[in-house]
Amino acid sequence: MDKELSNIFNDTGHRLTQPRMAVFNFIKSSDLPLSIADIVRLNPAMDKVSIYRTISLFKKLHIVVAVNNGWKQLYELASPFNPHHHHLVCTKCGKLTEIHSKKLESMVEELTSENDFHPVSHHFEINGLCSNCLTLVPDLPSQP
Amino acid sequence: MDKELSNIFNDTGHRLTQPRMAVFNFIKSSDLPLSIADIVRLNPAMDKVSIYRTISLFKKLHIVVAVNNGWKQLYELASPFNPHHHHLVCTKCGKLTEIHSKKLESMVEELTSENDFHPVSHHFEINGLCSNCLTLVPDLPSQP
DNA sequence: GTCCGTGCAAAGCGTTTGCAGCTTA
DNA sequence: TAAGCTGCAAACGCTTTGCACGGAC
Repeated sequence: MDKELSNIFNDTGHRLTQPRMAVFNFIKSSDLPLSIADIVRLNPAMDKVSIYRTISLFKKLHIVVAVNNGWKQLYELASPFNPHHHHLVCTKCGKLTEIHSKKLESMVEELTSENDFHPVSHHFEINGLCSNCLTLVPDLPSQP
Repeated sequence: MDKELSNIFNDTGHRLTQPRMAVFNFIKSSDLPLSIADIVRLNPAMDKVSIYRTISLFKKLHIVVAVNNGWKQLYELASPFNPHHHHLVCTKCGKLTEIHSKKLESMVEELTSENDFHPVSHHFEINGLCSNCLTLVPDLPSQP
């Protein structure tokens, strides 16, 4: 797994430095997607600028992918390190639930071939209330 | 249609002012979703701050919805003014193609009920190459 | 030893806030 | 007329850029 990481760096002519490793491990160890602000805040030893540059490189090398949770961008490990999936986002407590749906993935194929379009990536996200928050709310707006 | 707009304002205790009307009509007349920067740039008579405040109000009143085209947020009219849909986004030329898929909408129902989640809104977007750009590109990355 | 990468400082932008004057209902 | 809205100025915070030093290969 980390072998795979160093390969990516070697193959693309980049150096696997300590700060880059640290950011990778930090994201890997989190069970939630993280914002850049999170990573900066929780890694005070590392310069903010280096974190920006690292994330930007990781995006380019497809080591991480951006998950947008409505208002901001969060990052999590990408495909070789973390299988492709989507999220249910609770707008009240912020809880993220992973969705793994083959049917959704095949729908991407369907929709793109219908439109003569070559898909490279896709994003899908459902916002609403998780089961826990649902019980705490008196009236339920719904407009999916 | 504009009747409906003034109703929304009346019912929620807001005033339908000239600048708000102008922003509404501007978005309505566009056949593409617009960024705030677009709206600011193309409406030099209106103050930038007022445009921010107007868009923010429109979002709150569900007059517009945000479409994220990968890196930035774009806005287009929401449901009563423009039926719900999603987009194929060409990452080369920026072209947006609307997708109207009942199957996708029912999948939202399915995925949320499976997870005991109450959906409020959802976002879906496919990035890739449109048929036109496809013919111009020698090699084709694909990772849906 | 040579580049690439890092850290620091500072600039750059998009977005938000405060306030006085104007507009709308 | 009274409340809400607009425009201007300025603050704010996230992100990017420039540059010299330090570390990886």
